[in-house]
Amino acid sequence: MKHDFSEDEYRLEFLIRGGFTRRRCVKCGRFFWTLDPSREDCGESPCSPYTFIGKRVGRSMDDLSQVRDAFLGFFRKRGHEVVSPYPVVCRWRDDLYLTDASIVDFQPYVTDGIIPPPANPLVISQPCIRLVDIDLVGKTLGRHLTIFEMGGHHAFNSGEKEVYWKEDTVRYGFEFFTGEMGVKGEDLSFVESSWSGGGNAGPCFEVISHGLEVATLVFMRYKVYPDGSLRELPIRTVDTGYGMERINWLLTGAPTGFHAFYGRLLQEASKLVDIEVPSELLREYGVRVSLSESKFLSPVERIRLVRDLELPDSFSTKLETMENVFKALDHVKSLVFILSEGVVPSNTGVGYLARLLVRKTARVLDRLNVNSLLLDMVSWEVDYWSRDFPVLKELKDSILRLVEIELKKYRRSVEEGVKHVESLVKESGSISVEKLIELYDSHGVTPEQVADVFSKKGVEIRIPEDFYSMIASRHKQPKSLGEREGVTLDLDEKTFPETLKFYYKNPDLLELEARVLGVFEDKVILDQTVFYPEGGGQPADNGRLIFSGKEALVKDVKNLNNRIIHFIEGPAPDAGSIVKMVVDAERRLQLRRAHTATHIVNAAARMVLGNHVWQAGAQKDTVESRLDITHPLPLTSEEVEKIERKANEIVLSNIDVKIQVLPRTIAEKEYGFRIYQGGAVPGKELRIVKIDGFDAEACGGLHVNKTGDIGLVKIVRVERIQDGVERIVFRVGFSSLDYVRSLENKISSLENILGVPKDKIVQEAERVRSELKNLSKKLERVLENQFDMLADRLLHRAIEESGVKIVLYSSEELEINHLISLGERISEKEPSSLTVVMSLVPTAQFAVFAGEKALEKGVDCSILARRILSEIGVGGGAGGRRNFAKGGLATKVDTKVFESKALKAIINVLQRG
RNA sequence: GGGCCGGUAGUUCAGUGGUAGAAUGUCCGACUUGCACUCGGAAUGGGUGACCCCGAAUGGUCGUGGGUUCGAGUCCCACCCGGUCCA
Repeated sequence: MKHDFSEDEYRLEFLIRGGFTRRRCVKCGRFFWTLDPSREDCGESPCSPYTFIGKRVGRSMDDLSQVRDAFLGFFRKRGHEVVSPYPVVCRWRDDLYLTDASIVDFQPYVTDGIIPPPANPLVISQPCIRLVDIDLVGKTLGRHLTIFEMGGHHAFNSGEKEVYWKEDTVRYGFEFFTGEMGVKGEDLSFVESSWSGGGNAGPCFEVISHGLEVATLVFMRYKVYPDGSLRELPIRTVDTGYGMERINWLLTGAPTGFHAFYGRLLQEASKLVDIEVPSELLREYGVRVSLSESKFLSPVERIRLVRDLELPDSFSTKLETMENVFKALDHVKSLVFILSEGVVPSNTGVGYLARLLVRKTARVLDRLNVNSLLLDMVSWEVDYWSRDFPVLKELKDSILRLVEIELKKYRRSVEEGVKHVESLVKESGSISVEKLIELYDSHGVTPEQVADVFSKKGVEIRIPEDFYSMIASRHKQPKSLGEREGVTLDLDEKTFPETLKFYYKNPDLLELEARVLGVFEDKVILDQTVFYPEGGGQPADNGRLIFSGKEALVKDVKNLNNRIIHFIEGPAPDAGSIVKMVVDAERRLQLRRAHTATHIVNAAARMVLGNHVWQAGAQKDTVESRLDITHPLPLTSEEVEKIERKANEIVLSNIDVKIQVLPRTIAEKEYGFRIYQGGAVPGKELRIVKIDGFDAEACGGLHVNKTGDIGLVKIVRVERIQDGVERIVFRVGFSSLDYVRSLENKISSLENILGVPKDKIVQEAERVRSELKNLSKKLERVLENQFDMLADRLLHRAIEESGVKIVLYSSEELEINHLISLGERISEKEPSSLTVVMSLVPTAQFAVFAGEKALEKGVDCSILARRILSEIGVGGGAGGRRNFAKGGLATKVDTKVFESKALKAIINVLQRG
């Protein structure tokens, strides 16, 4: 959504005094500021081509990390605190999967003024992942990437504290590029624009140099409401984004961005895939791409370029190959970062984005005939980027394993798809567009893959140009704004002081007196409490409030902005009075056990399964608790056994569970981002729950004092929640004891039922089962024998009419299925027989059979069945084939009546001939 | 979270409201020194002659639960599971 801001928003002292003039681009019509009076266009591609390729336009900086260090250093020297990058998977937000800008780290809590920023002003170089332009990656030679580092210097201005705003921001930008980076002032343009995202908006300047947008300076001061209207934010945020990779490209003057920031890896890859092209071709390609309105060259335009340079057409294919190598390098980098943060490829959620990257990359490499390269590339990139992001190295094995498994799933899916397509080839030899769409959308087979299969059979098929936009339109839907359910209260909690929380100070304290500050129907606010409110997957405490001889039950407890609300049942205390709180001790203890056990099971799973294991969700309860973990394959019973054993080892080691409150940065430094198992937690300080040697997590829950307090941790079952997420359900304390007890009770029942001691029940059950099977087989055989004899008897007294032997049989006991096999037998034994059988159980049904000779005489069972039905005349229906038909009666009739009427109908039909 | 495709024998899949099928695998037999291949599948077969025992190839909750119908694998609804694409 673009918003127009008035001209005044952009009219800065710094620009005017600095000799900039405001002009309008003759090509795109946007306004921009420049020091170069002769400049007529805004300077950004495609209004102006890249003019830095093959040149030095500033300081020599060949390495991405040099650019990053220079950027961070420049702002540190100007009073900014350097903040370490946040994860690329932004678990602290539910409106976004991936961190796609540095400001995302501070939305919404900081930008909405709920918590203070970690530093103000601050500077950060944040790895960002954007998949919106994924199909442009490669084709635009480095301008678009799915993963890049956004350098951001941020200042948060409020009524209380004014840090800096537009003037300083633009000045910093100018000084950074001219002073620090050595770019000439005349080569910079500041283009007036607007920006919105993450629910916020504001005017901005795009900083352009030599055709490339290298930074965006946003002045975020509005909140965007669903109806599109804007309102002033309490905090005005300086939100800047400097493209580290683009700056790196600009300063090296490399022919493409990938030559600049993937240097060594590109060489490595080009050893295996031939992407050597003449340097003049590459340079001219870059210029034409930068001038292209569509941001890249179509195959036709590419061939035209190659011919213009009097080179063979094969170079066009080579350029495409090169782009695909770029694409693969970029996608694999994204993948490595995402997988290093506990994402497991999946068919839904953020896991799907990982799957998408694997599949897009695998398809590209398949087309280049180097599909074995993917795992190698993952390995190279982990090594390459772990220089700047050391955590990647630690997770290398995990990442490789995840990619390997995901690749297997992809291969399997392709195999299935190809098989499907092959059967279509056999069927018709051609394919409709709808079928193509269905194949891609429902079976994951791309039209290119379909074409491959068809062309192997010598059939060429046409793929519509706009295939993928057809897919997109199929998925277009009215966007429902996720309405979040909040606790709606008929009171304004902020008129009360924050409640003093004793449950953190001393979780063993279960009784305490407190003063009643307010009562609103069933909601009570106290000055202090021992009741734990629902949070972090831990349910609230229950208990009682005792006052002046009366008692109210506390059924639920919630935390609203640090005011604890007690939901009560029974008489309400008076405001101002003193009440005694009593927490249900048994429940509290079970919940504390369950919560600590959740951390322990998580740690055990990580130790048994690998470092890719992250908590994907958890719910504690007094009876059964569950932990969802990320893992690419269903858990085997051996793995479950190992996890259970490991968890109980930790319990039996009886380790102290330590709680410490640490500043966020220190906690992250000490324990890493693993502390965010339950999602990132807002706040300056984090409460870290630590089980020495095994686990440390940011957690607001209540825990036991020593792991031994948990008792037996018993995993009772595991289930698959979705591809890539496994649920472990377990019990602790007395609940696991109850579980074991009830299992034993079941075993004793089995002992009684089977009449054998428990060490023999399995054997006995097997014996009973096989005997039952034998018996029913035997019964079947006996029945068949009986039917055989019955068939003979019935044939013996068959009524002959027009050369057809009519057999009638009805039963009040045998089911129609049995009678059908009887009828079948009769028509096999006597080819000229015509058999009608009828059963009354469970409903009145009949069947008609004709032997081969009878058929030759023109008998048609389905006609006969309908005639019989109408002769009976109680309603129902009938139908079937010539040699067999079935019918049913709406009500039961007497067997004798049925037989005589059926006979009448048959004779009638036969005589008519 | 949403759309689409699917769920029938160990596996791969047919199946038109009217008897639940094929291929493959497994088992048994024949051929073979043996394996593979091939052929066969209601043996007057095997276990000790009798009593008797084994055997008549095996393998199915048609995902689950409702509904419509005389009758549902088939039609309708809900749910579960898998796959896939898109957020």
